[in-house]
Amino acid sequence: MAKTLETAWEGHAREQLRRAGARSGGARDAVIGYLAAQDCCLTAQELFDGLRAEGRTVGIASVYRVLEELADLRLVHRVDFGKGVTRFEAAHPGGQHHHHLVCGECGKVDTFDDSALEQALSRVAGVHGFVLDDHDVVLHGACSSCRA
Amino acid sequence: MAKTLETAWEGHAREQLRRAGARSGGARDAVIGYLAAQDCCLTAQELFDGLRAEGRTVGIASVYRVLEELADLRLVHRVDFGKGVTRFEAAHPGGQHHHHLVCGECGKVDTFDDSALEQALSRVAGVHGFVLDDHDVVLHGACSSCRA
DNA sequence: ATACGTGCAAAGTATTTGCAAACGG
DNA sequence: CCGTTTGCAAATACTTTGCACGTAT
Repeated sequence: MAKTLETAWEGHAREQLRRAGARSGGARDAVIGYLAAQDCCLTAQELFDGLRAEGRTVGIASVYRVLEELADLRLVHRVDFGKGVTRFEAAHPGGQHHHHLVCGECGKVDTFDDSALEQALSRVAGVHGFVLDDHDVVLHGACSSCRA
Repeated sequence: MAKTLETAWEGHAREQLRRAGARSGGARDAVIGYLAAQDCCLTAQELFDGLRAEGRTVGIASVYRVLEELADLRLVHRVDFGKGVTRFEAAHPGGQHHHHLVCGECGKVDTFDDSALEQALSRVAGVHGFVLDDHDVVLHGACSSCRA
């Protein structure tokens, strides 16, 4: 199921890019393929290292360029973990998205999705006259294993 | 009222530092005083420029050092605005805190505080076995003026 | 006196940009 | 062909570190 979702994202992303008039180039294809195979967010460097490990000779600059392009088209989501750490992940169409819980000890990242949270956020935006575009929610704490 | 709150923070911060065994030095005093006078978050650079404009010859390194020290003591809060922008603001004691709404057009920043949101966050953390330490919530969108 | 705090300059990171070559349509 | 995309290297931005000197206690 996760697999099909990822694959669906890959097709969707390529479709959107084509529609946006982008050509299909090696680096972009590689980045999209790699992102589609992930189940959670990763850094630009991890993406770069992963592609290199697969034998693709991409440049780190291309990784950043593609990520920015995808983020502009809302095909990937930038997740800011604080302390200068930025991670990227595939943004699934249809508004379905999740947020992150990060363990400060072991670095474990859990994801969650909560409708009460989303409702509270829309309400707040409405009260302030903002049209919500995007939102970042990151919880920092200690996971159960690390507290033991 | 905001004024008294800020002043209260300043005293609290100095008290906590003293208790933590810190000596009182020029740069630290300056940073605390400047932060106490702000009503919203600002970047390390803005803080540095502000102090220089006041004639204080602080080093940018000291600004960062003091901010980190204060953040470790939970006297200031690091707010990640995404795109590599990190801002800092006084963290008021007693758990009272707010979050931010950022307009992508004009850069205006609004703050809010919502109990349903906080509840949702604690609940989520509990369900995942995390002991919450801190959380970042930043909403990006377009403010009412910019949509006009 | 002595350990802590500070400013400056240098070193690190993370990310972006300039550019000529490669490539897709 | 011609404009887009790419890899590399250089540039930029932000933050941290090394160090000698000043300062509080």
